[in-house]
Amino acid sequence: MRWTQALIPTLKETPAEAEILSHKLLLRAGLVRKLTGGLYTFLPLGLRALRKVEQIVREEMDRAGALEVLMPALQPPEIWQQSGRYETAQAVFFKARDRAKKEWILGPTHEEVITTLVAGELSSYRQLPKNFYQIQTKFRDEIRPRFGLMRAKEFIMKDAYSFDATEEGAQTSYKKMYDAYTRIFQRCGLKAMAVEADTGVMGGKFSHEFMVPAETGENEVVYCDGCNYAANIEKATSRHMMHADTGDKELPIEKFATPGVTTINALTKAPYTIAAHQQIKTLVYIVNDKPVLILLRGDHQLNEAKLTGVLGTATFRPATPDEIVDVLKAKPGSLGAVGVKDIPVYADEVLRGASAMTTGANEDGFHLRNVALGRDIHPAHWADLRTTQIGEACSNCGKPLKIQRAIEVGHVFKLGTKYSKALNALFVDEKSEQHPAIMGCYGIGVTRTLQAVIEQCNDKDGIVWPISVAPYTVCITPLTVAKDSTVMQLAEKIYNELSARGIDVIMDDRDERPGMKFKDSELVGFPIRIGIGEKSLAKGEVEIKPRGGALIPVKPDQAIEKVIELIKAG
RNA sequence: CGGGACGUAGCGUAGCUUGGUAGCGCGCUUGCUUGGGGUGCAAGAGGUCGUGAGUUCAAAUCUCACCGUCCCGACCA
Repeated sequence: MRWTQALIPTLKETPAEAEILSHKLLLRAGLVRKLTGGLYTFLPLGLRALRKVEQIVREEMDRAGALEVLMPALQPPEIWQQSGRYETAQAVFFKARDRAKKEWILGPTHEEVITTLVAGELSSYRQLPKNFYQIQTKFRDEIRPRFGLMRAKEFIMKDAYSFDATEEGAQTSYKKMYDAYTRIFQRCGLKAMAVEADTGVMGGKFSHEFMVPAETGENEVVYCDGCNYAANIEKATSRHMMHADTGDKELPIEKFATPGVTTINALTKAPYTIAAHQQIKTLVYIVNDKPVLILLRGDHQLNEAKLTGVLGTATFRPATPDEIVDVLKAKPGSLGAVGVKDIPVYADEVLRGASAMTTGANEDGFHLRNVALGRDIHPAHWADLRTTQIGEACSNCGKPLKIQRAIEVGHVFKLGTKYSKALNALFVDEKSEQHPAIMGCYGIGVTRTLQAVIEQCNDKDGIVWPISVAPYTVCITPLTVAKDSTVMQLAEKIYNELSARGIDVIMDDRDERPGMKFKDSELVGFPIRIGIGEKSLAKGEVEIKPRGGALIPVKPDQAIEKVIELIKAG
């Protein structure tokens, strides 16, 4: 490709719409342009990089034995009704109507479609296992699209679905995808980590997210340097350490006035000076229209993802102040579980056996001290409900846990038989007995992965593409572009030879000043630049400059060889 | 959906408080100049000031509504 023939609209200044670095670079390097919020056009260079990511994904999926298909993006609502997700997925649907006013759904995901296909095509254990994948545009009415390609209304996803006859087979399928994902992100030049992920109401332990550490990520990962433990904060646990000093267990409850005190923090201050970890935080939630109390240590935060798992439902919300008064006869700030009957109480494990605690008295302006769990409060349910905090002890090895923000680029998930049952994806085993296939689903955000690469691979001058996903591997930069110049003639020769060897090469044949061409090549981030100018040529040299590395002068007839050597070295 | 910020040429912005000819930088066009790190000079083109209503002799500027963009949040009492 010749630069003058291409469209590479680099920008010196950053458009105001971009906040995070990778988004700025996507725009400045001329890779994408926004149509409107959450919708982007891929320009030629951006598309080339995207295609390279796709190809890596495709090669690794094929290698893992998955079969590529292409399903319709437009889906009939009936299959969603059949799976039982029509209502719950309502919020993410983009819908369309045909001329007969019939409703259609722009697919946010494809469990229903693939399971319908399999229900019709596979009927024997002899045909299993099977794993189908596609690389396709997904549509989701996101609450808040942001950060360019990071969270968009329309994005490209690789989604795969495995079907197995046995549990062991399903685990093997899962492991194959896990391994394939590890290779995919490696090949894309990403430092990604697999972390345990929340499985929500589905339960089970088989879900991992692939996370790219980045401060701009929307997720938090809890991890341990001492062992391999890593988990999404929604799922992460820590050792249940009760604070050492729980005081005298025998002291009777005492009510005391706390006028105007409505927060944990206010109670830690004079004249009360009750440490947050000596307080019980009492939350009121409405679960399926009924109130429940949730107790946590004062310095801990509720983890709603864990609560979902414990309750077995996601239909809950914090109670409104009015509802709270209705239930406990006191306003928020003076709530407690002492003496509460008829309302289910869920308590975090950390509180088990705690005594000498302080909690609200269910009377505005009053608290209770010397409260002992088990004596004064009798929770019906104990569970891990708190959000793991930095520095807590690792459940495996006891070392202090760390927390890192990260971008979720992939998710592998063992589904079970939810969809195969609902959509009749049944097979017969060797005894002629019918069973629903055991499913797994596996997603990679392809467009998000592309942006994650940029987020991770850059310096002050621009993008630093890994060779594997760079839009062009080599950029030839002749500093004189007159056709009859020796500089340009040599540039043409090298360009033709590299092209003939199948290397993606772009020639910056613009009649621009050297400084501008250098800046642009670095902003876009081509892995290897070959600078050819009269000054170096006079010394019998051309300049090979790996992006982010030191300049390597070589003789013109050694340039091709050196470039190939650099590409092989990665 | 709630909160906040913003909307002026392709991009970045000034002007708005205190209403009166819409300005600058980048980019673009033309000419000269320069030619190894975003040259210099000169001349140009390019604007429904987001949209609509209102106030006014007069609105980019004041008022209201709507649309759009970006950020934070959707929860802990």
